[in-house]
Amino acid sequence: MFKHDVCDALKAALSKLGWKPPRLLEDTLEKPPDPKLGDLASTICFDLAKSLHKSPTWLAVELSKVIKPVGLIARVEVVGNYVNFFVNVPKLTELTLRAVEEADEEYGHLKAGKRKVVIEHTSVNPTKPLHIGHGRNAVIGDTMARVLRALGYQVEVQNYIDDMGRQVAETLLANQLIKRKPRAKFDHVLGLIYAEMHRRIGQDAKLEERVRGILAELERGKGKRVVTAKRLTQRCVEANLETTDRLGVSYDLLVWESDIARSGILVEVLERLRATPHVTEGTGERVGTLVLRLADYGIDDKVLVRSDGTAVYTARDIAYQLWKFGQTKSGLRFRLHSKRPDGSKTYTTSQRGKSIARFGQADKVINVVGAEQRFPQRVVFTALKVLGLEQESQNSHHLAYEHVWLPSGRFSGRKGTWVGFSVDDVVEEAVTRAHVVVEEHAPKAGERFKQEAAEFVGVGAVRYSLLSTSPEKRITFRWEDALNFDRNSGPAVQYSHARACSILRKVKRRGGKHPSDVFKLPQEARLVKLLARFPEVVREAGEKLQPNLPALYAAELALAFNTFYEVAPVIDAETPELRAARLRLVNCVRITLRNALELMGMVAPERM
RNA sequence: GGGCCCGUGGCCUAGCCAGGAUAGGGCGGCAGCGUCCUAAGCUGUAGAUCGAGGGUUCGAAUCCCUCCGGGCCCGCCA
Repeated sequence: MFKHDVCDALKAALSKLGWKPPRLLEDTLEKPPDPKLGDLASTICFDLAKSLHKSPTWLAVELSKVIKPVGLIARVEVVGNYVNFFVNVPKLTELTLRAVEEADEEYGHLKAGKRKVVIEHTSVNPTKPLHIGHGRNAVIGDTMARVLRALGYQVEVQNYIDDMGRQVAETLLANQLIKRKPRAKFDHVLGLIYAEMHRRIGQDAKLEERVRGILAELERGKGKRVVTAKRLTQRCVEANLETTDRLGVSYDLLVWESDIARSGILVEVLERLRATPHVTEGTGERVGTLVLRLADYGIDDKVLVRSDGTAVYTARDIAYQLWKFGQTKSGLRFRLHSKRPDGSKTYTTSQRGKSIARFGQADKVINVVGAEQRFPQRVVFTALKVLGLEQESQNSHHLAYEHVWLPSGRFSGRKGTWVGFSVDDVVEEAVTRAHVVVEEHAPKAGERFKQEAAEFVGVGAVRYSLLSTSPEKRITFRWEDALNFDRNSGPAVQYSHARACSILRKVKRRGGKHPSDVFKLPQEARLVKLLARFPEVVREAGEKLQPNLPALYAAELALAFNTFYEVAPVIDAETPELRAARLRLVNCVRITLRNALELMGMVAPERM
């Protein structure tokens, strides 16, 4: 709002002087290094100095003479070469507080129309538990889904389950050969016997042959193995979903690779690709294969179909991507899978399901996939272009994230290095630790409260620690980060929310009008400015696919609220007017913190 | 060999895409704050050649080039 007013004022001043704006006015604006210098500064005089051949200082003075303080602008000051704008704090305060109060749970939300977004995330092989790196994927994806929903998109979250891959084949063999199974949650059992089997296969060529046999059987889609595979992978997915439920992550649709394989989508898409000039038979070493040639697009060629006739992963991904956009003739069948704890429904693809067209049909697709898959993702998006789906290609986004590492190195499902670092393990440890802290903090509270608090604090800490680092940076897993309850943590945000609630709980009557100039403290102004920024943060997070922005923002707001809390008595404020005004402010902080927590999939507790 | 990502105080991190004034936070360190709305808090303080070098520019953490360190991709693998 303020930014907009400043641009308007600059534009008017420039046209009055007959000076041409050198570039987008908004791009000349920045935050001064010291709030005493102003709330926004324009560096436009540096640009004008070049085109008009005058000193920037002189230009700044001349410009400031004709700038009219409109809207939220209180005054304009020139410091050196900068034109600095001060916001009218009382005006901004009234506008912001009213906006927050009126929108309430919608504050920060936008109505961006009815466009539909499909977000694919998690997509773990159904042969193991989620380790903390998968947790990062799920939390990033889930947060993006929440952000885009807030922005008014119709969001559909899909979890792709590859129940036909080599890992499944090895797991089937493991299940058959390893009689003494460890006692654990089902996905952990599979993960453990898979690692053991992988070790044995490395030592025994006969086992390798058997794996290939099983793989071929799965590929054919007929026989006892297929039934067993379905049973095991389904149970594994159920176990995985227990984990994601606990994290507050949910899915609209589970997409099974085997269902896609039998739907005819892959065959259809390959057929269409074959009809384009970019897809040809392989030559030389690649005789008998089908190759996607992308030199025209500056990308290496990619084999789509092996000489034995089977399709590579990328080919399946292309087919799936087309389906997400509703660009295939063949379709899938669906049935209700379950109701999630948050009340939402999860559907699954199914051979026996009813065919309903409401899934897919996306305007925009976001794939939350590891950064190492940048090349194959690019191939997929380029393949859409090859098929003439220019729009769909441009509306395809790879939200690439780097993996979570242990201090000792990478996670490996094959080597089983995830043991002790599964999402289940980490969340359990965090909740246990949180319980100790809750115990210290509220010894007299009931056990039920303590358990609930420990749960949302533990989960909040884990979610925040996975979310707050920008996705393109590798995270080295350290227990002290995942179990961080200090400021700049998930629980710190929750704590500030609970504090705000606590104040509001203690007063019977709140609200009412207040003279807009009762606020005097810089801490109050800072809070107001932060509150005003929230919608922009949400928008930017959605547009740039940066799910860490809400996390950073929430921590900043929580910190600012704590600072305010120390210096500004609310209930015992000096005057009734100030008390009423501060109550409004606290309530608006409460609303905004809650909405931010909601975006991050974290509980906003009234007490903790 | 070709390409992509990362490198910011002891540790973690924001800022980089859209160059601007004194590089923001947090952890840890040190020194303080308990009659008072939740101390999971607050205040103060020390600590940074923004990986290195060069270039562009009035101005570079930010743009360009080279190099160094770490990671990843370039399979009929999965």
